Amino acid sequence: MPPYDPSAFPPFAVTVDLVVLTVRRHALCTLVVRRGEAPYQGRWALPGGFVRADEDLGAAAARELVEETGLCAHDPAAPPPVPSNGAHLEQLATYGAPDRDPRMRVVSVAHLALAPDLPAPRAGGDANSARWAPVEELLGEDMIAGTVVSADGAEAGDDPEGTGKSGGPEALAFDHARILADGVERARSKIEYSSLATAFCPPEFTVGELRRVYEAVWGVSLDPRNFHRKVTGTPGFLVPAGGTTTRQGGRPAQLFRAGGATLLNPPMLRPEV
Amino acid sequence: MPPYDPSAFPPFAVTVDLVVLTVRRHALCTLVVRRGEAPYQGRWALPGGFVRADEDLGAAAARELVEETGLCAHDPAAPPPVPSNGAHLEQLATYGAPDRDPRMRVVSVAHLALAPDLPAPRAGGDANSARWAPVEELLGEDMIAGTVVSADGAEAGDDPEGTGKSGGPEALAFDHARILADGVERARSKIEYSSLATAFCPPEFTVGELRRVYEAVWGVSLDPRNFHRKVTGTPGFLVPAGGTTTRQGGRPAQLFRAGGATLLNPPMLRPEV
DNA sequence: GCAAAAGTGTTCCCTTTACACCCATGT
DNA sequence: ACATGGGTGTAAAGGGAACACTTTTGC
Repeated sequence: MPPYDPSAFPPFAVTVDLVVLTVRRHALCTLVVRRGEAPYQGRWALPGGFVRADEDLGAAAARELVEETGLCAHDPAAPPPVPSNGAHLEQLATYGAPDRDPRMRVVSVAHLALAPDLPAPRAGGDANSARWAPVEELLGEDMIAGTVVSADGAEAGDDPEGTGKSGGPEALAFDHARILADGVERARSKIEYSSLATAFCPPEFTVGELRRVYEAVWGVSLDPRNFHRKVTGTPGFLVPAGGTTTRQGGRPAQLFRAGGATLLNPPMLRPEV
Repeated sequence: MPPYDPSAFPPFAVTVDLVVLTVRRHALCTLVVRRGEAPYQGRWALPGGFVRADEDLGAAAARELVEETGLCAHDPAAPPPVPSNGAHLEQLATYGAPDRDPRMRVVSVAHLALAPDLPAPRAGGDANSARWAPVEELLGEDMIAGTVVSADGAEAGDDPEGTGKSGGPEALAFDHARILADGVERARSKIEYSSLATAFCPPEFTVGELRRVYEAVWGVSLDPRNFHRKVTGTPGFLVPAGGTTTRQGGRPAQLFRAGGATLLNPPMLRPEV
């Protein structure tokens, strides 16, 4: 890179933050890590890190995703966000209020990742410094503005399952509650008109499992019969995989794979209330 | 801002770029400015500039918008993007490929602005260094990748109206063709389910004028009868303004103002093809 | 009168919705 | 046998597409 007068523009730190969503036990959950350093020490935060000097933004997000979860996402530069063996990853929005980090001027390019249910988070080897937290627990109305509900950095306790509520609600660090809210809203609206909900499922899944994804993300219940007709009736949305079955209770269900169609038209209608 | 070790992270320049869209003469147009400096000198580019040291991203975009067009937009931090006396402004996406600017590492937070038809662009006093260009002219398939169609920086000639095609197609500087394409796509999809199309209209407008906005942005023609029923039948979408009329051809039409409803449900359906 | 744009009414068709009903497994 | 979830059939209600028709201006 040729030399350039650095006094011509103010220098910024650029980071990527990740909203990693998954569905665990019928609840929409997000990955949060415990902060070990100065500002907001001990508080939960979204995973993220600095963009390297010669790294693209999407590449930085994909690298952070691997570091935090081991998930391998497609390069988001490729236009159709088809899930591979890993997760869906897309850019969400950029947050750059001058006072969002007290240490320095940081602009954070937030990304949204959607992943199937994973065994347990591993954050740089430190097991209990990362967990899947139900978003409902993190976004309880008054927490979005950044207000601290439990004023101190109260411990959430040890939770081997990774989804427990032992710690009670606690505001996320920085403006991460706002970022999380924006990511959840993006996911909620995008599954209406796209095949994105399949990114929450394993490679092969049943119609019922896909329906439970919609129900968890939207927080509603859907008619199983009409849902089945809708998703199987849209050409290219689902393709039968081997035709075999699996079980989760009653009659064995047909297994499907996500089809080539990425757009769902007409869209899935989200019920009111 | 407290001191911090600047060697802990690579420094970036952060800019805002603007996709300013309007509808002129039944065509969707965008504001482009002539580059006077080193890389891509003489080529057209999207307006933009550096974010200042203590400036929010949205504030920087609003400032650039005023500098380039005189338009006064609402602070995009306010959640509902209601158009005021000025334009609609929202964040679009962030572009940060390591080689997108040969001089240095630049991350650009692109914003999308929607404005009613304006008399003529004024770019920092230099009149013929800015123009409204039809997007169709700038996004002719092969131009999105950044390829130069007319290899040199051919002059577009003097064009007092600001919309002329005298220069013929020429690729935009940097990755601005990609940014413009993303902004156009955002506008095209967002007018489906929101009242955003009214941002292209003056404060008071007729149903026919609003329909011609949809037709220009989508590049289709819509049934005037069904369109009228659709927009007037959605409660809160349009409110009668004074009830007076205006003319553009036949029978006088009722004047409307944008109503409080920002979401259009069920959405306006975009015809195929 | 004629052209042009603004509105209104009506019919057809497709989708959603709600729900009755049957199918295939585990206990 | 019974509970549980998977899947099909069907009729009523709602909304969009297409188009006939009336209204009100300018020329």
